[in-house]
Amino acid sequence: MAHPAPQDPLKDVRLFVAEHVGSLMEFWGFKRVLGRIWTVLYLSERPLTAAEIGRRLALSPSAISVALAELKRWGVVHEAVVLSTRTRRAQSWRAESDVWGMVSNVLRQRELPMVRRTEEVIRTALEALADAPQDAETRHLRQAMRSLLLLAGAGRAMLETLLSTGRASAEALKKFPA
Amino acid sequence: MAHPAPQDPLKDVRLFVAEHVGSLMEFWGFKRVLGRIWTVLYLSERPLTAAEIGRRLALSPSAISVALAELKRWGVVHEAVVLSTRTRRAQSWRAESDVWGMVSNVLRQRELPMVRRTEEVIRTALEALADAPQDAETRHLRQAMRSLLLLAGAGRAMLETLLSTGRASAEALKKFPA
DNA sequence: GTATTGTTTCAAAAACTTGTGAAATATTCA
DNA sequence: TGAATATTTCACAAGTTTTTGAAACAATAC
Repeated sequence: MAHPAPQDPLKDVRLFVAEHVGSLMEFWGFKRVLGRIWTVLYLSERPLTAAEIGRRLALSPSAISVALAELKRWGVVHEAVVLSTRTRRAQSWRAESDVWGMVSNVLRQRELPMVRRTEEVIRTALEALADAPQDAETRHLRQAMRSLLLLAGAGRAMLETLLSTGRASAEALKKFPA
Repeated sequence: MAHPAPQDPLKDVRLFVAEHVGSLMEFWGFKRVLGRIWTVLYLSERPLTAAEIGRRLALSPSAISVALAELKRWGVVHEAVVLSTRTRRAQSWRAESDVWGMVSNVLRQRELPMVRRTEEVIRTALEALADAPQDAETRHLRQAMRSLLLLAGAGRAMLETLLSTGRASAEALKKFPA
């Protein structure tokens, strides 16, 4: 999969996949390491301790600690109930596997606020233009910003529909510019 | 909008909006400056030269040059026909405004390949496991990777449907893990 | 209670990204 | 063609993000 002599295929395979999911997640605006950790947990038969994760991904305890805290905030990993059978006292972690749950969570908590903020920004900008002179330039600017506002509204509606019904249509977007 | 004395409201408003669209675009995985430039062009009544853009956004000619090249590659800005009426010899630029066109372009050229690459990676990983021992750990790993493969497939199907019909449903995602 | 191991915090190092300035190249006008 | 201006390229500087290592803190076993 990678280096000269792949002596442990399982390990290699897990890292290979984790690395790629890491890229995917980075692409979606998360830190690469979050995707790597989620994947290692998802691919593991049993919950792993922070130390085990660190060993598999060659990361320091502090890096793991920070990353796990963030993953937990997103509800993407969970603390596993500790099977206290003689086990040392280590917390262990498992991956959430409800993908739509995780995705919709992020859409709700991160993308939706962002679209709303966009509408807000454009409204503020339009207001700031309230007593600007009525020349062609201002008229054009106002018109363009009204278009952007409609666009942001269409985007928000699309997201909200997707979140509540699980379906979305790009029709409104296609009509832009209105 | 911003600083102590906003002496030119138009300028301020444009920068304010451009700044925010910049953040949006950054969020979607593009460089912030690409969003800022597109916005300044979109809000402008007429095409602008690189120098004018640079002046408005306080960017060096080299930064503008690089950014415009990238925007052009994405089909998000166009070289305006030069109204050669005594005009100096400067290229000028206008913003594409077909938003769905731009979005679907990016989905097709960037996100779709990424999902396909994901399927490919997981398939390769599964193959690499072909002659691994048949213990519980391997079985679990294989099973988990098959799930991820289905997930990636569902994602790809969703994207492809969205691109060809303008509609998408998260149903398949909701069924995960299969 | 104390020793041991695990976890968190945080300042600073390392890695990475983005923007600049200078030089090279290209274009326009006369 | 040559002068003037515009554009591109690229090494490096500035800024940002991510990871680390040390120390503080917490939890458990004995």
